[in-house]
Amino acid sequence: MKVNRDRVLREALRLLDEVGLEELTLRTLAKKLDIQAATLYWHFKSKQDLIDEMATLILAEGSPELLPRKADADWSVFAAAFGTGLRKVLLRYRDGARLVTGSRLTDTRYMTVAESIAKRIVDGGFTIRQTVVLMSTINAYTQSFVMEEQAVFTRPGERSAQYDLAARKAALEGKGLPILIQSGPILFDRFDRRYREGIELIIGGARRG
Amino acid sequence: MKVNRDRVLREALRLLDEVGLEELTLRTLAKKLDIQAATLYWHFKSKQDLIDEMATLILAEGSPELLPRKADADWSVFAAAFGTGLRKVLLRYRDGARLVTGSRLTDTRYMTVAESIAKRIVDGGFTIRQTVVLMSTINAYTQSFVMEEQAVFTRPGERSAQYDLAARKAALEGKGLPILIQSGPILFDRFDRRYREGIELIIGGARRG
DNA sequence: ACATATATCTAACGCCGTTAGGGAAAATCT
DNA sequence: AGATTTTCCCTAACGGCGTTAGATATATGT
Repeated sequence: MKVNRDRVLREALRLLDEVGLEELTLRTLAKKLDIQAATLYWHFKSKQDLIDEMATLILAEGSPELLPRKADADWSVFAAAFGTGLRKVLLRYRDGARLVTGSRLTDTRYMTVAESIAKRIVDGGFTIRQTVVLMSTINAYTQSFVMEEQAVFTRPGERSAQYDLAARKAALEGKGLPILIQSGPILFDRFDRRYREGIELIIGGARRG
Repeated sequence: MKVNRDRVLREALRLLDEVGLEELTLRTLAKKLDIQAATLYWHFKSKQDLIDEMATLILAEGSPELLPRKADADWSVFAAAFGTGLRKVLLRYRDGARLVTGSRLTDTRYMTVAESIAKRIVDGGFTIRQTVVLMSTINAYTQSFVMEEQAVFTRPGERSAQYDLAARKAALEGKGLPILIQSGPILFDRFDRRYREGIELIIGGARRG
């Protein structure tokens, strides 16, 4: 059966979820599609081109998540939903954060939603500059947070062997780092909670500002 | 002349600054040292091992930057200096943020400084959890911010051709994205200012919380 | 049926990180 | 001083990667 650009894209996302970004090679992707690796170059001009499309699709499909349930909510609800929604979207695929960080969007589907959120914040009484700073700060925080999170949990619920809390504690013991030792469970358990607390710092700062 | 682990490390950092992380290969590094690539495996057990040591050294050497001038300053000054100092350290080498994000520290030199900052924040009246959340949020924000920044400015003052503000504006025009269009100069000019405003959001949130 | 896109193949290039195993050079020991 | 161990380096190659060139097949439209 013939393959088109869209099927390649879907299969690439499935493979990403299966093996992660590191092992997402054109050869294994081609094998999944029962074609030769070189054939992928008929559909995409480079691997980076494919990855850009993957990121664009992930964000475009997930963008409804960025909006709060209630359309008439407060600006701060929109800001919070932007962050938590983005996190959810990045978590949906293995290595989602790393993939999105290292790519450029190829269309404006995601931007349309970002624009609508920005509008709600501006309507809440912020200048455009304040709005852009707020949203870009939330964005930066979220990207980085999820990258860390996905380094610890390859997939939701699937803890990487590398992050053994007990081992970490043992390594830091006896070196005069009491706070860092206690930070282990805060940093590596219950990512949901810490994420929420971080985003509340940012939004709290905006509320105050 | 003979090469030891330390000389390899120094030369690797010089090469990183010259060609960037993407083109930092063991073969070109070996050439700079007038040895064969395979010989590097006597000094480091893998490329990742080398990169981990590079990141550790960058942070260890830069860690004094994370502390404010005055040792008796307010907790918020320590928090701000942590962020701005970290940004400065990451900016010191080309692709510094990407390098550090993708590596694990091999000793506790950096952590000692982080611990001392944490202590000042705790002494400022915060719980350990609040302190860890505050610092990890600043850390995440900063890593991501500098990654973006170094994508735009390969090196300080050296703007990448890919980020042409006028082209970006043209691409977004006529698509109902007025705020995004105006965000261009905010996002891609004067990174110093936007960074400061972002960090003030976070610290402002802590002040309030 | 024929022409034109569309999709695929084979074969290879030049890179990459990495491994195996054999030597030279320098430091250390006796 | 000579012997021995440790440190450092070499050649040669493996298997994998993204990518290119150019010939070939399959579907679509007239």
